[in-house]
Amino acid sequence: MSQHRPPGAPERPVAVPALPDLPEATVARLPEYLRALHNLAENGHDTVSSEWLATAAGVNSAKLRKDLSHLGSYGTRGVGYDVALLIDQIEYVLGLTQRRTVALVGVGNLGHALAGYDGFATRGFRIAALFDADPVRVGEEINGLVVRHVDELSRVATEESIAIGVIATPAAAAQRVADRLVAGGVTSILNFAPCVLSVPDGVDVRKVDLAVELQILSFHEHRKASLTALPAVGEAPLTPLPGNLAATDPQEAIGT
Amino acid sequence: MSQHRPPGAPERPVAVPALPDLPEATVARLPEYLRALHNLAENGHDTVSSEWLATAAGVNSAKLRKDLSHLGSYGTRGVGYDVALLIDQIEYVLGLTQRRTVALVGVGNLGHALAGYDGFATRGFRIAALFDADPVRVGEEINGLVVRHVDELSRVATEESIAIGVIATPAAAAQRVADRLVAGGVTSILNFAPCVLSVPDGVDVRKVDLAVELQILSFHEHRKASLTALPAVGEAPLTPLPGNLAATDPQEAIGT
DNA sequence: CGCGATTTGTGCGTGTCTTCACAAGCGCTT
DNA sequence: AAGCGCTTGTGAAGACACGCACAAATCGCG
Repeated sequence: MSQHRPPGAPERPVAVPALPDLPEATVARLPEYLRALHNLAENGHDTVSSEWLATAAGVNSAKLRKDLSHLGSYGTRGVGYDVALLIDQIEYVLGLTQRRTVALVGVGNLGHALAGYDGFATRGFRIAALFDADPVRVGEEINGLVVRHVDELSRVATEESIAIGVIATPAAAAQRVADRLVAGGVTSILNFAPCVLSVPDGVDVRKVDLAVELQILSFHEHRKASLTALPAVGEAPLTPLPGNLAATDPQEAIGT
Repeated sequence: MSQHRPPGAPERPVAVPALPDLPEATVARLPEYLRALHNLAENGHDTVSSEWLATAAGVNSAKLRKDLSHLGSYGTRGVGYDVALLIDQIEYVLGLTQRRTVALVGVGNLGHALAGYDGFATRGFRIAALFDADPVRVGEEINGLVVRHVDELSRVATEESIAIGVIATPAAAAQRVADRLVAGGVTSILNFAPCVLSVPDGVDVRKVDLAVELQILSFHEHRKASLTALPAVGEAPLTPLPGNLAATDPQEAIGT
């Protein structure tokens, strides 16, 4: 329990002894708040109002207050939130007070980039091992880590107490990698492969599919285009669309 | 409905003339269904039941049926859904019947990987231009595309009718890039930079933050650890955790 | 010491999402 | 042609999330 409270509150014992169970939507927003708070702290602010923080995080202030209220009452009415205290609380709740070790499987195109992504290290995660199935890649050194063969995955995961496994392999290999991660005791997986993983209860999987994001955007593009093509709706384009962006274009205004 | 069947249309009618406005949650799942359907089609299946497809997509079958019902009635009771027809419908709704052009800004660590990611091309997106602010990188050729300077962004975006902008720059540069994309007429942005973008109404932004995903997983790790530390809950580990996977990690098992 | 300005924390109405359960519909078999 | 099994599509209920609006609490100032 790193919770050093140097000058702070000797009154208050350990602040958050029990882990409250937060709504999932709240959990997903806490990292965003945390990032905004770190920015504030770097700029010398020591308190912040919900309004300010909400704007910085891109959410409604009422939502932010409700989210933070789930952690406990760490604000001061009439003043705002203590930035440093709030950072501590959120980091504690998110389990970031201890550095978690990450194993990255698949050092292809994407995996290579992830291995070099410093956003992980700067936010409390340490990539502890790299794996790949391709013998050509095994032995390669990336960012000071040697790529191991995926056959060693389970053993190494156990030995190194890997907390989180990141799968950046082709879809065809992802399930087997997941199985090995689970066999190695890993209970959290971040999956970049475009496929559904089946894992036993108690193992959390989050999926990031880059193409899916584009497809969602594509839908909105499609919808927006079909709206501008039907001027019936009371939706006038605010900005004068550049050029002759065909209003009633059969192929949806791509023609130009 | 406007069911205007253009002379070109063969047997199969164009089916969905008007774009239904779908729940956002449904839109987010459609790409997953689509991927599962393509897998089925490759394996020779021509019909599929909601149960099967739901399993393949990792969702509840009732949810899947309700999602698909928003597109219209394209299933056959007692039989299931026609795979090819459903693919067509989903692709149409998602606006994938036309290839959308993508501009990628920031060819650093992550951007480089995205530029080479074939998952975009295989799913109907074409990366049409690369940009970076670093003069050293400008002129470099990646995957057959020459990196241009970000100053050209607005102009090129307009000229090439870029539909989607992908931001893979450091956070500090992201807002300015977004502004330039908007100025170039781009109305959909996929943001990998860890910051909030402010854009005018009518512009859609989706954010992917790799570190946030890890932090969410970290929370669940933390919660799971605090649960195993309190055996009061009726939650017994199903699988005998392999080896000496520190069940009572001193740093994690708070109370004990 | 009291008052007003300010900001948090939250009760509550509203809307969205999820899930269950079942009627309606389809094809196959007899 | 009628019955039967199977699957879709959907009404309804529950769960969850959101945002308003306001009471409660705190600070600063006269």
